[in-house]
Amino acid sequence: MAIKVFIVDDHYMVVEGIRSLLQSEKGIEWAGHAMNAGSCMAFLKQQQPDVILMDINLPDKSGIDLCKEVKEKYPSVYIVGLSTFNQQSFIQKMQENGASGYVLKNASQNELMEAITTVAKGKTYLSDEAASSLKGDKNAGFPVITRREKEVLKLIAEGSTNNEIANRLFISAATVDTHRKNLLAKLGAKNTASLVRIAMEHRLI
Amino acid sequence: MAIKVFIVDDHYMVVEGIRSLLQSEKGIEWAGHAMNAGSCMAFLKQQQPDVILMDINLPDKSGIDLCKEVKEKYPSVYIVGLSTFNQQSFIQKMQENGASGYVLKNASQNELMEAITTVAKGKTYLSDEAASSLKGDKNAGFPVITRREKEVLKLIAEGSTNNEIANRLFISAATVDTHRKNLLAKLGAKNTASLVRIAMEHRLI
DNA sequence: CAGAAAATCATGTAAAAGGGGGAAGGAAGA
DNA sequence: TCTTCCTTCCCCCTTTTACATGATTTTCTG
Repeated sequence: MAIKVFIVDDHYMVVEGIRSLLQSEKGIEWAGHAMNAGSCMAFLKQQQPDVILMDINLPDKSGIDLCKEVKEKYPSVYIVGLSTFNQQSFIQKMQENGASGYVLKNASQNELMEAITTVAKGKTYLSDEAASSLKGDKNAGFPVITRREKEVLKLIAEGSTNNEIANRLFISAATVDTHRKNLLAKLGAKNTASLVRIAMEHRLI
Repeated sequence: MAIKVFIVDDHYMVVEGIRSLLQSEKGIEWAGHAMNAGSCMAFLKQQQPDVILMDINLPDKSGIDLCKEVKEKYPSVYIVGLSTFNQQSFIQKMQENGASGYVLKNASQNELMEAITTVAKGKTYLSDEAASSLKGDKNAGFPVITRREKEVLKLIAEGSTNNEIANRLFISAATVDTHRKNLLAKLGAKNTASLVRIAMEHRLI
């Protein structure tokens, strides 16, 4: 029986690319595609594919969130994350939210097929590069930023001072300072400027 | 006579998508593709297409720089910028570097064809969204950041202090401070943190 | 429940950035 | 040529961040 594949990606050319790649494959049935999270959920109300190839960056919602939502309502659907970035934090979050695989958009046809068939069996597939960036490498052991730290981080990047952040979060400026220090240490930043840069490079903001 | 189209994009699926879109078009001849700037230049030594569809983000070099290089060596080749981002600064820079068009990756087949045929005639094509973001809108009037300011900006984002920057650029710390102040004013940033964020959002870094 | 982790707060000094102003030489273009 | 813009430099004062050190309370988790 053919594997029904659905795609969520707002880039027409990517959708076309995947479609043409899968067209020639016999074990694959094209279920359709959605350009955003909303129409993806709408489609799933009508029918459920076996595998969803899901872009991480969508216009209305992040693929990370959509992944969680889909898995909560339709646990039997397997999800493969699709991204141009080999970002360890993305891969990890997708997996935490129930994704079974992660493939880069520069993946070959073989790799894509292997990903689809593997996750359709209920197994996990990570592209070589994604897997290696999860293991050793420089990306490994990326520090864990807590919820509160992330809140502070965002406000810092918006240009708020410790006092302003303190007022907005209803905590003392001293506490904000502590969070700030911890952020600097965790991300290995020298000062606020590099902190913001590093945070943005790792898409924490 | 068919328009020879060449593609530079490191995302296999995008290349496939465009290829499948253009396959059915009669006036188009597929010249090939390159996954990075290096092999693009290597290809051009052998033969020159009429139009190059060029991704803005390449692994070895930015499309902006590659665009300039190509136009310097092969002025007769028309270039269409290709990006997932509708970033005014990108569009502008590509045009400054000799690009004849700019198309988003979520563009339709019609739009892509129109872009190719238009630039092949030596005219300029901007996708609707790209054009509108160049005109009015909030993006308009984006401040001009000078060469020196950009240098300082990069060092700031790397975490250098005014003194460190001064030493590296062989200028006085007072001068660095002036550049810093001008950057804050031009980008409308409240402090260093928001300066770095805004700069990164506009891909100045 | 107990230990770990996270979040909270404080005090103090040193370093850096922010904000105001002013000034002068040089390159590029109208 | 004259004007505009870029780059360079300086002073003064305030605010904010950086770094060190220590401590309490809350929350999560095995």
